[in-house]
Amino acid sequence: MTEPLLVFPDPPPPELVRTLDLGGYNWKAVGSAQEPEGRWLGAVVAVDENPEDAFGFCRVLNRRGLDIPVLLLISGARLDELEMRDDLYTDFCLTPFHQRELEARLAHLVWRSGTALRPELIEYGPLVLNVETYQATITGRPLGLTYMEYELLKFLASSPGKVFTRETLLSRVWGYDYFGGARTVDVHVRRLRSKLGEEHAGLITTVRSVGYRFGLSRWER
Amino acid sequence: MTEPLLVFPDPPPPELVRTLDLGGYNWKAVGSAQEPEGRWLGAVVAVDENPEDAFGFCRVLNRRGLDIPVLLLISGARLDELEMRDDLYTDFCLTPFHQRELEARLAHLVWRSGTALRPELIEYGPLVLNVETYQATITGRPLGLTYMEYELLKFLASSPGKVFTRETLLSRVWGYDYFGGARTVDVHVRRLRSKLGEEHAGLITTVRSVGYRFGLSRWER
DNA sequence: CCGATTGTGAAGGGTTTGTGAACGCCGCCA
DNA sequence: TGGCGGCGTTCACAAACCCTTCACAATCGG
Repeated sequence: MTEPLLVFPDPPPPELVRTLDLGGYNWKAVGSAQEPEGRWLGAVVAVDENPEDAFGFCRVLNRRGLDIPVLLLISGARLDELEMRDDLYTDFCLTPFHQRELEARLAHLVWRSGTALRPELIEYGPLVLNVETYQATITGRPLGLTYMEYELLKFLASSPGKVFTRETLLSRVWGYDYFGGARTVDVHVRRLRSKLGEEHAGLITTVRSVGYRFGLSRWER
Repeated sequence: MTEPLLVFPDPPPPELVRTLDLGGYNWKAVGSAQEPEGRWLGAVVAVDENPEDAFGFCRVLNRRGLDIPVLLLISGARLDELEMRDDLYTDFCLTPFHQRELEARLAHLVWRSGTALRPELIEYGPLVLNVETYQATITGRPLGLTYMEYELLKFLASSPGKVFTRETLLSRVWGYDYFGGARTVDVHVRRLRSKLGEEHAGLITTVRSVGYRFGLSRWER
């Protein structure tokens, strides 16, 4: 499943809903500029209903550094309002729109976001590791990992389902020349599970007498 | 006078000419994809008359590295032809077009090329770096940075969220041949934070055992 | 029920970073 | 020419952080 489109307002105009659904888009409508955390393919903002809020919403979107492409739906009568607001949108489509035109603009918007330099990510289900920013989130919630915790989780999550012995982990994560007790791994796993939260602690499973494994927890229990 | 718009074909459709002239644009029509040398604000390509040549023209534009934004004029009946050609255009306008819509799209196209070609300002939230005057302000207040402080902040702010090691910063900001202690970076970061003020000192975050990161600090803890 | 293995909480200590200050270089100006 | 101030760098020390270890409890397998 691809990342969702952010849609404003909630509920969106029915014609928009129809086009989005026919196009097979994964989308989510929001009514205010609260934190739309996570990753988004782009945003579709219907301006006409409440221009103030709509532009406010756009303003919030580009305040977070994550340049999400924004497609405005706006009536021809309001075109003047786009002046001096170039930074708030990527493209616009006049209302009432032709289905085909909106489809084409949506496709182009999505293409844009696909080619835009996207961060190098390691993803597994709700877990996202951003290698560039050294940040880890689960369902959008930052985990606040320490260095070793991050490195360990990154290594494990790079090979979901694979079991690693403590010795392997020590040599691959801590370094080939590392000299220390194997129980160190246990403690780090423990803290990782704790920070992942009760719900996701099972992402790291213990394989008794062998080591630890990340992911595929559904096959267990 | 500003740089001209490139227009295809020659002669262009009369409605297009009218809009361009009314908008006060400096433009030049060309009939083939020969060398459109020099700097261009963007290109307007009327597709309908001769789609083959029009797309060929776009392809040539794209081939030169100078990404010139391209606005297509295309009839709704030809919308399908845009599929798989995302890389050839920046925006499109359906024909027959409303003058106001084309004006708005042109303005947005020009704005794009203006901000893309010369990022004289680097902005991140309340922080503004003026690359030309070497001045930095936060919420309008001048920071009074020294040369190295400015260079360091500029480099960090150019990649919000990304973590840089001290070694990377030394080689990228101080110079590849720089020979000095890594703690120099710490001291400069400290002075930057100090000048940013208590409220914004968190714009630069420390990633323990790795380095420093600018921005996106809200996502932490 | 026993031994082996793993989870848990806490404490120590080593590493990393923050901080204040001093040094030295360089250009400016009297 | 000599003093002076700005600036980049370095150093020493303090503070914070978190990695590691240990002891003990819990769990698992046989």
